Order: sequence, then structure tokens, then C-alpha cells
Amino acid sequence: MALALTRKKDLAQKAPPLNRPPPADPRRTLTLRDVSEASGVSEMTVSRVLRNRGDVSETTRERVLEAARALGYVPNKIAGALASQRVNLVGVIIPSLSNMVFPEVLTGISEVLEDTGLQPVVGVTNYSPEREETVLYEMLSWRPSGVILAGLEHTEASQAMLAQAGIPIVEIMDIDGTPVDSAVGISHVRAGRQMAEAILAAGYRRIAFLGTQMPNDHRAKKRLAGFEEALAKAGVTLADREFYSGGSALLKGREMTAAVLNRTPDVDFLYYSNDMIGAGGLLYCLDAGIDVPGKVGLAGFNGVELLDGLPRKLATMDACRLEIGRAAAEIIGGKRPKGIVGGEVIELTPTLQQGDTIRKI
Amino acid sequence: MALALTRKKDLAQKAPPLNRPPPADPRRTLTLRDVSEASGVSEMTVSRVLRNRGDVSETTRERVLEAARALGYVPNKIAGALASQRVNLVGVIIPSLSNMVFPEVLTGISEVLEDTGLQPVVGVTNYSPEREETVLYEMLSWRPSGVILAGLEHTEASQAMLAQAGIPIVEIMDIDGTPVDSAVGISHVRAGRQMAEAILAAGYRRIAFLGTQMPNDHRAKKRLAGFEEALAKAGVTLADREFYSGGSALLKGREMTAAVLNRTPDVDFLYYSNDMIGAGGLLYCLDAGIDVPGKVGLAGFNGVELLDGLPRKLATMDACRLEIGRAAAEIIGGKRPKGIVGGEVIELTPTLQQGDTIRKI
DNA sequence: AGGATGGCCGTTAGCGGTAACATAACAAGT
DNA sequence: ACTTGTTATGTTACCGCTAACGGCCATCCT
Repeated sequence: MALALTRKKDLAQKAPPLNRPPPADPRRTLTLRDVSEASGVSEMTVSRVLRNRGDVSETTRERVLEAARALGYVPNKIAGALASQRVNLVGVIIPSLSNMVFPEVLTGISEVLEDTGLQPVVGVTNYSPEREETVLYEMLSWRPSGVILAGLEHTEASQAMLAQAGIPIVEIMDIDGTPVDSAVGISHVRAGRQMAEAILAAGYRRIAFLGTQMPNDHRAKKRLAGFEEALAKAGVTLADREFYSGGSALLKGREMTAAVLNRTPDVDFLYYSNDMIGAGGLLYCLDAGIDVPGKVGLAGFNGVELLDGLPRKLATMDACRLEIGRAAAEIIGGKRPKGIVGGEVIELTPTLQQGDTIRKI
Repeated sequence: MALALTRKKDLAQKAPPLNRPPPADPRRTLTLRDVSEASGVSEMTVSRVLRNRGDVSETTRERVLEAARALGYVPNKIAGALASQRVNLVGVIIPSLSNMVFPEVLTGISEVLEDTGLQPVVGVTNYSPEREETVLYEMLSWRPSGVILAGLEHTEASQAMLAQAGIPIVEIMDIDGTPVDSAVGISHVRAGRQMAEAILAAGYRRIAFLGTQMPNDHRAKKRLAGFEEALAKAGVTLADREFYSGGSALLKGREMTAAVLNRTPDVDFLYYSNDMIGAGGLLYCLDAGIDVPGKVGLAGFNGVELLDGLPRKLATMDACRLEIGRAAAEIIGGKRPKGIVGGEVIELTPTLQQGDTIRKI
């Protein structure tokens, strides 16, 4: 015993100690101890070197780094996180990856997080609140430094978890409601209202709505609510409505448009709940030789990049995706002048892009 | 001291012990101990209940679950993983989320992983090998149960890490090369060749290539290589080529098409490296009143769903995205009759979809 | 009856790191 | 010479959970 101890001390002496030969079991995963033995310093010193924390002499630093590199050591963040009670992960929970909107939000988040040492971890819910609850639970069990999630509507259990978590929470995309902690987004009610006003101002009166059949897409619902509210104020009611679910959005846009124009031939405007089906509608109208925006006007929502390549520019309203992601990440990263209580709400204002599918007045 | 011990023993007695009032510090995050004290059993038993492992009587199980629910306890997977040396995460590293191809692969992966208790964690590289290396390092430091990553080309350091990791590795999308461990994908060289043959068979001879200016998109490169090889065999060389980077792919497709048709008016076929720019090209040709596929034929690659909504169906070749994701996940999940050595290569065969943009012979 | 079994639950010893403190060596201040 | 400080390193005690094992009781054989 005493011998062993002495031996160890010797290793720590200034005399360059023998670099141990490669580990006995080549298959076992490496630990700090392996690096420490290979470089003749304590585990603590190795830890300090690898994290760039605390004072270490230049010579030992190099020796340690060299040893770590030679062995191919990869630190174990699990152990590190447990010991330090710090995790550099941020949970990001979104409804879908195929909507394009969310990847863009993610881009904004990543951009900002990049230089904070934080790292996003994505979870997808497919617009299911139960799935969201599961994903959230799973994420919280890894004790992330923060959570960003889409929407303000969650199951009761999710709400409770979020409130209890003791970490910054940012609900994004939407601000029409009460956030658990912070929120960044736009008012979809207002967005719908604003679009309705623009359409009415251009003189359209026989207006139809075409959207997704998703009971849990609260934002689309809110847009429709705002839209109808503004119409009502002008004494106008929706001339028709059509919903879809699944399939290629572009194709569905075509089909729905055909259906509406067939069923209600006198409609003069089609408001789509997203740009993709709107684009499909636009292509359909052009194919069918319908005068756009003379006979029929069109508008979508989101301002997706795709639209730039279309034969005509679809009227839309951008949802400030990048900015939302950025702001959310800034809140998590603590880059914002934080309010005392914590919860802050950032409302961004989407801009209406008239495009070529609404009559100029 | 002794008193405290006795006290604890009492708690473990059969008499229903007092349920402690809410924890002193309401802000502190809960641990197994809190649940154990609240329910009057040992931490170990609580752990067993929450993991559904080992024998626990129905009555205590319920008591524990009730206590956990009441407190809002969320297990700490960090500690759990460290103790058990098991992590239910699978790293998935892909170049981009905006390509649509990758979200689809992800869908396939999720589908299969869902019922294995494994969970994907996504990392994005933006087609940068260095970034891939960083992401990989970060992921491995969480000791995942497996890694799925796109492509066969990685930095030397990445290769080393993958080889050392001691976990199943699946390289996806591409099989033209040597995988570290397993691989699932298609041969892009062959895909390019096959498309060239179809085009030649239809009688086109003045063929141009339009693609991305991404030095690290090896799969696009391989397709082009296979394409040119097959052309060469027929004594044909590319009449023109055009590259782009960044921006809206649809719009870029238009612009590039215009550029090529302008520069080389006698081209009779445009081969695009992806469907999105192909779609842009198609829209351009239709707008310009060019006879497709009579005067000019078009083809893309990927078989994205978007194409279904276009005025005419673009010829393409699907990349078996879903199947790739599924197969990769099955390998990781150990669902496959695993070979003794581990590494297996699954080659899927893409199908050519002629669409309406190649002359029928 | 006496041991064998199995259900149920507790105790102990880590997992691989890190915070916090302790130590050693040497330079500088007074 | 003695404190005081600084730099570079080691030691100790966890972090929160689980594997492994052990103990106790009731039940079931033979």
C-alpha cells in the first residue's frame, strides 16, 4: 500500500516519468486516468488542461494535450455534467421538420448559440401535444440549460414541467397567449387581420380560405380567427373554405384551389394558410389561364424562399423566422438585458409583401 | 448520528411513514431521495419502479408513482447514464436541414428508433468536414449508443474517432467508397450513369449539367462523374456546365437555365444535380415557351414530393431516403441479423422516374 | 420440520468527472 | 527572516443514479 502511494508520488516528481505503454485492454473506453497516467500528471490537471480552466504550466499543458491526442481521448460529458451540474445543451422542440419554417428558426438559433458554448438539441412533435410532452420529459431528464419550444399551447403536464424546470424557457412563433416564462414571436391574430384588411382594401369581397386540417396548428387557427374578425368588421363573411391534410402541399394547393373554384365560381380571392399550398394554387390558376390578380387574387403566409422562383410573386407575410430563432437563443444565452423576474415577451412585426397576386389599388 | 440512523430505519418500517412536507428549498431540483422520502421506501426501490425493472409489489409501485407524480419528479438521465453506462441516444449527423432530403431520412430513422427506446440527436454540418468533426466529437462525448452520419468522406480525425468509438457506426446515402463500419445508401456513380444512359437512349446529344458549387457535396460529384463516364462511353461530352451557390434553389434554377440556354443555344438536355433547381429550370422553360421535352429535355435528382405539384412532371431518380433512414436505424437498433464482424453494406437501388421531361422513345 | 425457492426491498460501491480546498515551491515585499 | 502572494499541482468529497449483492419473509416441497 505504502509502496503504491510512493510510486504514485514518484510519478508526480519532476523527473519525466515513463510513459505507460498503450492501455492493457485496447477496447475499453478511455478515461481521464488513462491520459493522466500517459502524461504523468494527476487527473485533475488533465481535466484543467482539457477545459482550459485554471493555471497549468505551458509544458505540462502540451504534454497532456499530446497524450490525449495520441490516445484519442474523448472526454465523457456525462460524468462532467454530473460533477459540475452544468450542461451545455439547449432543448429545442418543434412540430415538424418538413415545414421549412422550422429549419429556418433552427438556423437562427444555431447562429446565436454557436458562440455561447451552448448546443441545440432538436425534438420533433408532429403537432401532437402528447408527443411534445414525451419529448419534453425526455429532454428535461438531461437537464439542459434552457428550452425553446414552439407555441403557447401545451398539455397541463408539460406546463407543469416547464414551470418547475428552473431553467429559462422560451416559447416561440406566437405571442397570442400567456407564456410560461419568455416568448418571442408574432401575433398571428394580427397577421390574419392585417392580411384581411389589405385584401378588402384592394376591393375583393368574395373571399375563400384554404388551409390545413390540423387541430393542433394553433397558429394557423389564430390567423384565420383574426382574418375572419377583420372581414366581419367590414360586413364580409368567408365565401368558402377548404381543408386538407397530408400529401404534397404543392399538389394539394392545386387540388384545393380547383375544388373551391369549382364549388364557388364567383370567389375573387383565395387566402391560403401557408405559402406552399398558395404556390400550388398560383400554379393552378396560371395553368388554367385565370387572370391573377384581376379575376382572382391570392395570398399565402410565411414568406418562404421558394416563392422567389415562381412565375409570379405570391402575396405573403413573412413570419420573422430567423429573428425569432435569434432572439430566443439570445434569451437562453443570457445575452439580453434580462428583466428581474425573468419572463420577457418579444413581439416581432411581420411585414406584408404584396407581391403580384393582389390587385394594386 | 445514531438517532438519525434509527429515524431512517423507522421510515422504512411497515407503518405508513409520514409523508414529508414539500422540500425545504422549493427551488432545488428533485432527486430520487426526495421521492424515496415522500413515499417511505429506499431510493433503489424508487429507481426500480421508475425504470420498470426488478420486482416491486403493486402497492409500493403505486405509492412511488403517486409520490413522483405529485412532486413533479423528472429523473436525471445524466446520473443514470453514468451509473449504468448506458445511453439511449443515437447521434445523427447530416449536412443540412434545408435540403428536404435529410428531414426525410430523419423521418425514416425516427420511425424505426421509436420502438427501440433509442432517441435520435441531430447535428448539422453545413457540408463542412471540420464542422462535422466538431459535431462528432461533441456527440461522442455524450457516449451515444450509435452514430449515423451522411457520406463516406470525413476528416482523418473523424475517421479515427469513429473507428475508436466502440459503437455501431452507419454511414448513409452513399456506398461508393469504404465505410468505417456499416453503410446504407445508393451508388451515386451508378445513378449518374443510369440517367445518362436514359438520356442518350432518348436521342439527346447536346447535354449540359447544372449543379451546386459545393466542393464537399461528394454525392453530387459522384453523380456527375458517373454521368460523364457514361456519356464518354457514347462519345458524348458535356456541352456546357453551370454552378451556383446559395440563394433560393428554385430561382437559381431559373437563372442558371437562362444562362446556359443563352450561352449554348443548341443544348437539347439539362441535367440538374437536384430537383429543386430542376424545378426552377422547368418553370423557366415553360414560361419561355420552350418545347419540353421536344426541344429541350430536363432531369433532376431526388424525387422530392414537391415535384408532384408542378405543371409537368420532372424526370428524376429517387434517392430512397426513407428506406435509407429505416435501414440505418435498424442496424443501430440491432434489428438486423448482424454479421459477425459488424460492418455490413446495404445498397439500395434508386428507380428512374421518366416523368414528362424526357422524350418517350 | 427443514431447507429450497422466489418475491420484495435495502445496502454498498462505484460510474468518470469537477468544485473546493490543501499543498508545495518559489518570488517578492518589508 | 518572516510573512504574503502567486503559480502549479494534488487530494478529497461529492454529483444522482444503478449494478450487484445480501437479507428477510412467506410459501412450497419432500
